[in-house]
Amino acid sequence: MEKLDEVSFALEGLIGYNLKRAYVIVQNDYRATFGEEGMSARVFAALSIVVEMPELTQSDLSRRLGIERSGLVAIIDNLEGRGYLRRVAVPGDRRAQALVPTDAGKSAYADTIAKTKEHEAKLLHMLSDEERGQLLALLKKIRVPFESRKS
Amino acid sequence: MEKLDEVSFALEGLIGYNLKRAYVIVQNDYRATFGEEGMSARVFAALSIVVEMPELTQSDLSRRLGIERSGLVAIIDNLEGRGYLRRVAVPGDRRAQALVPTDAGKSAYADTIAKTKEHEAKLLHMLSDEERGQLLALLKKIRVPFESRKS
DNA sequence: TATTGTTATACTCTATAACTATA
DNA sequence: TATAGTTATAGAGTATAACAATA
Repeated sequence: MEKLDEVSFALEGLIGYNLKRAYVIVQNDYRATFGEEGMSARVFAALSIVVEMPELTQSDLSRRLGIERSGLVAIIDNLEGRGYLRRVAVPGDRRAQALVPTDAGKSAYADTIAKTKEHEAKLLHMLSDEERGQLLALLKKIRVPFESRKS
Repeated sequence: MEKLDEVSFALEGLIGYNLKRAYVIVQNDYRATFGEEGMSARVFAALSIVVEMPELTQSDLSRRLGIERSGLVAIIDNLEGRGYLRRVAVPGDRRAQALVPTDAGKSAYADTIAKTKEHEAKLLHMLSDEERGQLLALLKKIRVPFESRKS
């Protein structure tokens, strides 16, 4: 016999449903941590990639983030408004603009990533280090086949 | 030394970022599977709980789903419009309405859960049965402390 | 006073389509 | 023809605030 409260509820057996619920918990903690003034998770993700891989164009970045070019415009406007990056002309192609992090951007990235890791560790205290590693590995395993590097 | 392409990219080490990316992949597959006419994931989640725990009130259900009562109204309207449930007066409390699944609702639930499991298995073929079980267990472990049953 | 269901409203995130300037 | 960045627009999904009816 299966445990009534878990297995007989088929919804609870779906990965999608559990992914969503867990994602909402982590997302809410992120927002609570950084508040209104802080960067949203998607803005921070964009800044991270710009810092980690400078000189990407907006099209490159939108592909890496898995969103449309049009949706990226507001994100880049936000980061430029904060003084975290600049749109810089690309020598070979006058259509494109490279995204170059400023010193303030690099510093904000370093601060935010540290703070996020710290809060994530506190939030996910119910998981051991090994379990967090397992979870990360499993999530990446899902992602990889869908992010075959085109760029 | 750490592997350059993984560990040096701090963003990739965040559980929140990986949760989001994996969630989007599964969510997109769900939508592609059921299309425009089909129930959205949140509508299906609501129907699932109504079928699995009949006679819940809307307030009960909104707590179980982790959303506001106001947001549930459109979801219940949708399900009632499809003929999958009815709002039924509760004998003891004239403010509340119990959510009772119809036969069509029960049948739609059974069909949809089966189809979802099937598509999830196909989508997540890169994970072994054991890994899928691990992932499910880890995600639930995150959820549990935040869903201390109040109702 | 508190709760239930509801409406009105606003905000975030995202997608599609169309435009311009380049290639 | 195709691509880069942009704008306009629309649609989910969600939250907050207020309300009437009832507890």
